[in-house]
Order: sequence, then C-alpha cells, then structure tokens
Amino acid sequence: MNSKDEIYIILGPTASGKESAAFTIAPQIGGEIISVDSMKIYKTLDIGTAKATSQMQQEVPHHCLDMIEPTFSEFSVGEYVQAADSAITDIISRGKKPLLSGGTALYYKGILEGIFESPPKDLALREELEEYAKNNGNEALHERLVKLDPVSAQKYHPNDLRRVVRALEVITLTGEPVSANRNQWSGFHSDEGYFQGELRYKFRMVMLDWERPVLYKRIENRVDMMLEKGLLKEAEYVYNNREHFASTPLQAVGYKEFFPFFAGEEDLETAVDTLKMNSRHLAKSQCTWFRKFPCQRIALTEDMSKDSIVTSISEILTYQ
RNA sequence: GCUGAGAUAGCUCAGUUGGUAGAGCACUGCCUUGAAAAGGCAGGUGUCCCCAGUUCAAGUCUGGGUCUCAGCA
Repeated sequence: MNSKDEIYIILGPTASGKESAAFTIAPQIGGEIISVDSMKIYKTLDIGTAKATSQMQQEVPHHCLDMIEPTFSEFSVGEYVQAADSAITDIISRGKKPLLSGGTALYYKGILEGIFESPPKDLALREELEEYAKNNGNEALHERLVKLDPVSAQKYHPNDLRRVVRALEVITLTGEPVSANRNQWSGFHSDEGYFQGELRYKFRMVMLDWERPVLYKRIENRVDMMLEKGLLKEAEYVYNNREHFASTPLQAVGYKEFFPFFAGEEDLETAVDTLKMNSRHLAKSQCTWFRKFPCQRIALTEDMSKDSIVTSISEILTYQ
C-alpha cells in the first residue's frame, strides 16, 4: 500500500460531533465514511445510536451501518474487522479515501492492530464456566485459569468474569493459551510510545477533545434533541421486542433506560436523567481508551464554532 | 399555632455503651484481543445545621436557636 492509501480517522467520545465533522469533510477529500460503532451495525436502531440519516447516506456513502438485525446474537469484533477491511479495500480500489469515524475503541484496535486468530464464542461452554463460578466463586474459576494459562490469570482480576471465561474458553477449545497469541496490541500499549507494533494500515487520526464539563453539556443537549426526534417511540419499539433482541442491542445506551418507564415503575424524567448519566459514563470510558490512541488531539472549548473545528480537522488530515 | 420526626459526602441514608465518621450511587483515574454503548479494578470526597454547656474527649449527652417533613388545628 503506498502512502496515498492512508486511512483517515476522526475520533471522539459520544456527542463530540465527530460524525457530523466527518460528513462535512468527506466530500472535501473525496472520502467515504466507515462507521466504527458497535451499535450502529444494528438495523432499526437509528435515533438512539445517532446514525447518519438516509438523506445523509445518500449524499455521502456510508459503510458498516445496518449490517445485521437486532435479533442476531452472533456478531463479534472479528466480523466487524472483516467488514471494515473489505470496505477500506473497496473504497481505495475506486480511488476514494476511507474516512473512519465512531466511538468503539475495540473496533479501531482490531482494524489497526489486528485480532488474533481464535475460535468464535462457544455459548454452551461459556454458560458452563459461568455456572462453575456461580457455584464455586469467581476465585475458584480464576484458579482454573492459573493452572492452564498463568500469564492470562495474572492479567485478569478474578472478578473480571468476561475475560477469565474467554481465556478458559480459548484454551479449552484450542489447547493454546490466549496469552501466547494475544500479541497484536504492542503498538498502542508500549511504554516506548506509539507505533511500536506493526500496524495494518497507514493512518491519520485526529481526536475531538472537549473540556469535560462542555462535553457533558453537549450530551445533555443531544439527549434532549434525540427525544424531540422521536427517541421515545424507538425505545418503545425496542422495549416491545426485547424478548427477541440479542443482548448487545439491549445494552445500547438510549433504550434500556426507558424500560422502567414503560413498565410503569418510574417517571419519564428519571429515565431521561439515567440516560444522560449512562451517556456520560460511556463518554468517560471512551476518553480513557482514546487517551492512549496515537492521535493528534484538537483541544476544544465551548466558544469554538463548528466551522473552525472542521477546518482544524481537515488541515491535519490533508497536511502534506 | 400545637404535637411528633428529622438535619451527617453531590444524592439516599448508616453510625453500637461519648474516643473528631461509613455504605450504595454520583464523581475521578485505570484495565480492556471475537458480548465492548459490555465487563472489571482502584481512589478522594465531609464547618456531622448553628450557639452555648457537661466531659480529658461530643455526630453521639444537656439547654437554646434555625430550617425541613408529617399529623392536628
């Protein structure tokens, strides 16, 4: 891949305005947008995930949106990375530029650093392992990992069931400890700085870095805007179909918060407050991720206009 | 106005027989390799409503204020 085949990335926490900036910049650089978002892959979840409208999608091609039905439970990072890879290849082959934007850090890690070859999840085995932890305690399950894969056991806290279970799952299915194969991520986590590992693409990455209080204010405003656009109706649809939905879309911030309201256990105002709080939590943990990303930060304050933000981003992305 | 209850962390509250405070949530930081908007770890937080008194020592006991809530007028 030569240098003109770089991919462009606009990062930022939820409500930072990254998607809107990407939409404005895409035509200027001959770009097509690739969504890097674990929730926008679901069809019908539109308002709550702040998905680009169909009007916007007509003006600028978008990729990795609406990939699956919310009832589909088998989706994983691996599949996302495959889809993103082929979108990138496709866009470049047509002489356009891939402009990635979204808030799911794990997906960026997968695209840039790779995901190790491993068996997909085995739901039955996971259930068995979780059952074991339930009956014998998290420590006991962790002990099993200590024996089979001490390196991973060292890395994960006994209460971090997700990871302890996954590590046991992989070694059970393959006989190989995950710790032997999880070596793709040296790039972002090296003490030496960034770019230590072999990355899969050349890229330019900018991050929208709002002052925290301003970001929180933006989140509140955006939730109110979503409500005006009909979020409640969309949430009610999710609520009514919750029995059939996979667990991931049910975890999306923007829907589950209204469930107690629909069940008549809570008033609307409380639900909205919870939604705002969960959005803040989401933003905060995204910030923790992105802090380690090899990106150029654009420090933003409340008085910054959208135009000047877009100008700064495109200056960095197109700088020769 | 009377009677009762209360006032302790940003919020909801706990605080044993007096030894200057604590839990959940919030907030802050971190971890994160096929469920990631998920999951996990760690941390700080205080005129204990005010004033006086008793005491070596008061969130805790006594007196007086102030405010809040409930019931009764």
